Amino acid sequence: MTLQHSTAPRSDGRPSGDDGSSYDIFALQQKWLARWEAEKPFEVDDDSNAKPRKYILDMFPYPSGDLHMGHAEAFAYGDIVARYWRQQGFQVLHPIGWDSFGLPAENAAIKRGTDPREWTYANIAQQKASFKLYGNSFDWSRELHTSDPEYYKWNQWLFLKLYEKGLAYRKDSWVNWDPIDQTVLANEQVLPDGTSERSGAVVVKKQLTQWYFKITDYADRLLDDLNQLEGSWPAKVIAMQRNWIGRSIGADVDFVIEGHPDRVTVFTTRPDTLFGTTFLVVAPDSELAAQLAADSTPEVQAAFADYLEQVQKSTEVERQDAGRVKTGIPLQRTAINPVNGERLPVWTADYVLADYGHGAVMAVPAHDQRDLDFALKFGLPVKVVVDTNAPVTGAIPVITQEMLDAADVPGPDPADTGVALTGAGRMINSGPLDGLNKANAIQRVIELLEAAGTGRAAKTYRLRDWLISRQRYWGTPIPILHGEDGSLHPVPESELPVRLPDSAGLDLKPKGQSPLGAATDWVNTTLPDGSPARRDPDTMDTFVDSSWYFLRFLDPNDDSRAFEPADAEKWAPVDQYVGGVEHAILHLLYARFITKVLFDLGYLSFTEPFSAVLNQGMVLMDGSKMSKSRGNLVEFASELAAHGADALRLTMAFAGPPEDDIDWADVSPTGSAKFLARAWRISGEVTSPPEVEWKGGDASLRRQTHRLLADAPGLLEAFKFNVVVARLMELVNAIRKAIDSGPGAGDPAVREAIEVVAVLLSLFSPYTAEDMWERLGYGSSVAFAGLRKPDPTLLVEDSITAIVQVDGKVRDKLEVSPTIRASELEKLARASAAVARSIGDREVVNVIVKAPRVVNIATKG
RNA sequence: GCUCCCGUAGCCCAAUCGGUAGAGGCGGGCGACUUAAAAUCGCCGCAGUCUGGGUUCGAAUCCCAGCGGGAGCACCA
Repeated sequence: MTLQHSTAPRSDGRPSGDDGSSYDIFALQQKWLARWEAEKPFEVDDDSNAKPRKYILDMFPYPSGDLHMGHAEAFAYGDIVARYWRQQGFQVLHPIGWDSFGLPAENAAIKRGTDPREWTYANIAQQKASFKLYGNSFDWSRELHTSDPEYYKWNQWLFLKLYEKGLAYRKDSWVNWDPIDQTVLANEQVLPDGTSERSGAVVVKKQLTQWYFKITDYADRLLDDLNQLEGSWPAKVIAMQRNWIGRSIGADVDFVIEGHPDRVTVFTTRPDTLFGTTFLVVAPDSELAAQLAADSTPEVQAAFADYLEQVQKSTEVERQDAGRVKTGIPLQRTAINPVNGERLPVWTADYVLADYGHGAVMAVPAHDQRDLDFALKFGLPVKVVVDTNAPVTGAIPVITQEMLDAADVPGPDPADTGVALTGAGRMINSGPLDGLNKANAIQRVIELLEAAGTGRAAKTYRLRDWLISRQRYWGTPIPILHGEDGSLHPVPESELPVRLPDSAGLDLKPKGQSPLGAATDWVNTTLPDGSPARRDPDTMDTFVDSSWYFLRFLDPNDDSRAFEPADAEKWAPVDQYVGGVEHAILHLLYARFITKVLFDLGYLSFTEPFSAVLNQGMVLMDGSKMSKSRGNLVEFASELAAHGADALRLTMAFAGPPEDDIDWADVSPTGSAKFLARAWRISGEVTSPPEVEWKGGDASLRRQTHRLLADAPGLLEAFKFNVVVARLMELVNAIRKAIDSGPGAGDPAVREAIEVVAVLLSLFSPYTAEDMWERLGYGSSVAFAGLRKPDPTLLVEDSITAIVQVDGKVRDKLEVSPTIRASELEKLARASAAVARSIGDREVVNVIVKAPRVVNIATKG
């Protein structure tokens, strides 16, 4: 299809002669790119303390081909921020690298019968060239690739550190299995509809022994520390993380099951309703259900086997459909309620999840909708223990007998209405809890349980441990040896890295087992005592790679340690992190977790990796996500070829707030290019020399320039790039006018204004800005010219327009001094004929004066 | 179903504290330059802030309700 904006002229059409009067972005790109390549202006020196430091980081990309419009947006914003802080006199660390392990490379390799390395590193070369052309001010000397042994060696080191701390462990459990990619997935990688975020396959459950990182040990800290990030992280991301961790507060209650050796513990957030429990439900895919069924009657054993099979066949999608009819079977076992000795039937049903809480619940149908649905379906009893009609307020902890009598109106019976009573009320039918309100009943019942040793206060989390094993080739080998007796032996640090074997001769096709297991020479090894052993054949989830890479940038070539704590002290945490909201949970949570682990291990002095996060929106086309199949794909390469890097970057900045989506059909890269040409042209028209004294310049133009100098930092730090661009356009319009019909091109104010334009424009459109700076007579780079402080004397206005309102409607405007006193302003307002006319013969009842802007006269009658 | 965010001109978007609704761009119209066109330069704001209430001297801004759009969560005990 024809791209809507691909017809931009390459120049203004004039012959691009030697007079330098024609703006040709492509010539500028060539010219300045060569200069940056030679001079490497953006490499930073760790040892220099001459300037304060900032660490501005873009989420490093996966090398999937070439850059796309989404990259163009995100990396434009990151670069604007980095260049801004340079102009503010900071030494800015702005590195880039490649998240280069992962499935697409492996899948491409399988398809073409080549090595994943080839595909990966060819893509990197292409994207790297695009980044350079796009004008990103990266410190290329720190480039890293997670797929290099020099990098993944330290993944292995990190794994060993977690292993030593007991934070990396093996567990046999039901895992999410992706039948297309033939590998396991972390919970976080399964979409809410039960499909794989990567392959789109419907994820199934499979039982495997896998490596986990014990992120649940950090659940409280990961949750509580979010408070510190409030205001500097997107509220949405914080909310998503809170939700994901999902802490619930309640109690564990132990039930005895007749004929079962162990007590069965359930978690509940409503221990106050314990007296209303009428049955127990255990998850069908739990160990407990299997045991209870096995010890039951043959009929139950058979029914259970059928039910379990049926449950496991159902997809996550079906299972999570909230509206679906409940299923389950009785296990013919009896539990004893610890507080009142009531005998309760035990059921198994798939509305109870095996891996949340203890995989079992106490069912209180009167006060829980799910339990009620189940009870009504299977004819189980419903016992009301909270009178939700009772007049209970938080201020009255205990209800008197009089109140009980007065308010004893039976509420709607959930068994009749089908609606559970989940609201607050006062306890009834609950022995020692009767009359208490919810909070007090919870407190009391926990005391009773603790005294009896049958329960305790407890917290549960939605967050699960992080499954890191992957049965694929293109990842970091797990540095563990398995002895013949099944013993585990970490590879000594001195023997790292455990390198990936050559893929030649290995069948990388997914078959449910790691291809590394077939690399005989690689997998078979010996323990230090000479006995035979096998290497762990799995590789790590690539989110391990990205959970600490921001630390590796501090010195990616250091082969003696992952990073130098002293460097981390200098640069980290990251001052501004920029990237997509698609990483709101996975990547950011894992990076926060690893940071806290490294803090606990004494390697870091901070506990949060990213002080501030900016999420860019998406780039859409015609209202929807771009995709080849939709036919609305806008190619980065063709946009770059049509408009040039500067216009593209400027368009991204000008399109609107960075976190909003950009519809490419709504924006105009040609408009951006036109503006750049206009600004650039002015830089060649200035006739005053660089050393000209500003002071004699046109006062009104100077005021406008200095107003922009005053406003720009606040706007930029609030990411209002679009407003800054608008202000630059405004100033360029004013300069144009000053040259054509004002004081002329030789006025010092014209030079001052266009210099400020060049410096600010360098954040957005670096090629054009560099060339403007050169045309203005400077030999050094505009990237480091510095943003001047505004002259305060130029920020005060000579006069200001005050408005006079009568009953809220503007009736007159007065030119007054900005320092006018309220009484003086009121006098002027009352003297206005227009005001007097509009007051007429009504009575003035109130006069509000907000000097110097507003007078409002309120009348009556 | 629950929670959060957003509705300003034909379109994308501005509007520090509640104080003149319009900065900027796109589109459109008119004009200058030109033999003509392109490019360039100049001029023109076309809506009263989704709707209905409320608070206030004063509301795009704060509160309530509704409508429309988007996002997140959703059998988590």
